[in-house]
Amino acid sequence: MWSNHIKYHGLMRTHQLVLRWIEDQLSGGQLAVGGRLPAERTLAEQLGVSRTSVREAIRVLEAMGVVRAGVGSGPEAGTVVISDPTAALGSALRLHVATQHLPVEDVVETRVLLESWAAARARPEAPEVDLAAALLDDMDEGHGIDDFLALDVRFHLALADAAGNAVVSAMMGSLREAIQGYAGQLTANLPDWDATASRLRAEHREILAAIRMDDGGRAAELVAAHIRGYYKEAGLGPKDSDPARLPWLA
Amino acid sequence: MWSNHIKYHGLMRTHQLVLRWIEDQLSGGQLAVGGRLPAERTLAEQLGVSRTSVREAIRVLEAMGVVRAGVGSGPEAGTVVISDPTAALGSALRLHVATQHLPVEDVVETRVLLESWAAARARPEAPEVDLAAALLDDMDEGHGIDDFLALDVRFHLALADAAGNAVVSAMMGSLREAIQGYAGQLTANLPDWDATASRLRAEHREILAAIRMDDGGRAAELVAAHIRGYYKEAGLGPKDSDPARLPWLA
DNA sequence: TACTTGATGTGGTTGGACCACATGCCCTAG
DNA sequence: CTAGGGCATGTGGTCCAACCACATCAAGTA
Repeated sequence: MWSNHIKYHGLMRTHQLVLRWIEDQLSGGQLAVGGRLPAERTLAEQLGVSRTSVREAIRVLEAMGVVRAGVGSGPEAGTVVISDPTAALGSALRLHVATQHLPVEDVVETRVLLESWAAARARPEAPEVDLAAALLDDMDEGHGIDDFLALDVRFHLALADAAGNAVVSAMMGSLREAIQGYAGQLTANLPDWDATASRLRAEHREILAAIRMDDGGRAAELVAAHIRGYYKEAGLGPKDSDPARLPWLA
Repeated sequence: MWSNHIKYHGLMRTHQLVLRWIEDQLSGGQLAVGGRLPAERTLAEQLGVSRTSVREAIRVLEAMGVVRAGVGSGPEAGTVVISDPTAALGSALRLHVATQHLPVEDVVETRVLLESWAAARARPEAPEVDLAAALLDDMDEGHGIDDFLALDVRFHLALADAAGNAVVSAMMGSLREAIQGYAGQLTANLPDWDATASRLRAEHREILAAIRMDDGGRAAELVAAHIRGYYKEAGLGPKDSDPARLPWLA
């Protein structure tokens, strides 16, 4: 009989070995979302490595949004497989923005790209469109700035989801998360919040109407103008605003 | 005098505290790309935590492509700040593809989106375009499949870089990395590799010519057809091939 | 001068210990 | 027989001390 012990892994660090083992379990289907990893001590013994190395691997997976560790006992405890790509991409982008190697302008421009694509592709009958409409109705009620912005985030994410592409949805969410702190500062620069909120609501209604009429091209244009307009009003100069360089839009 | 020791962090796990400290150093400019973190033992003492927790934090940063750890002594040793967003996004996407929560079709379609956008936006005089041309010339020489594919990857990445958006470049690279293993299997499905390679070369030349003529719309169309065609020939059915749903392209 | 050799400092790995926490069983008091 | 408290169990979270492998550099040696 053979054992799970893997030795002679000279080129690979131990925690990467654990990482590979878990990834193989995922790819092979032995481990799926909702499933639970063996206990750290058990896994360490099975693979013939120290618990420390197992823990380092789990930390990485946790940062990637692949697992969630919970202490104690019962259904909420243990290390369980989840799937939250947005968290992983978001924190990665945030860190690299912090190192100044990802300009905020590029993040905003990428958001314009993805979100206008999603708006163009969204089907009028998608349930996410109805969710967006409901959120839009909520925004009409007299909310504070924070509440409004929270609803705004959910509105835009709902539109992105309506396109039915999980990768685009995840990237959209992560871009939003990466510049969330930045966006908060920008809001303080706005001269008249009530007027801005009013305008944003009106633009949201136009976007939704375009999607409902299945006019993807117009929806994409409106979304691009909507996002660029907000950041421009808040004082973030676009890296390249020459419309002649945007031939992929209508 | 106060110390760097941070205690009473009841809600946060210790390695997250270290993570936050390092991220603050990055945001504040005390740490920049090329700089080196304090030694693990030193950092542990400064923050009043165990070396284990410091190492877990560094593992996460390493997985995010923010630092690189090197043993030994000298300039290559120690934990140094780098910036490789592609690695972070790539492994994250790969893992989530493994959990089947990110369909390969969505990854391919997102690649079409980003890459056609980049082709539309690329300036003819960008140096990356010259690099792409040089790579294209290399591909003409009689290479094996693996060499050809390696050059192909670099060609596409060069085109993406020519758009001048770091976020799009990083995402492009990560998408490519995430489905790299998948693409390798697909290649085996091709009926006639030499014919395919010949076609790919011709399409590459057309794309490059369109960019050189500053015809962004045509370049975007060609790129989209190029990518979709390859995966289709290899047997990957697109999730949605209705051209009427793609109004953002010319 | 050229080479060997050891000191130094880095990350890599391990085993063991202890803690906080959440569950669920079992025993006891009513 | 039931309701309650309290302990046994198993989980991740943290820390410590030690050792290894590796790369450099300086001191000593031929």
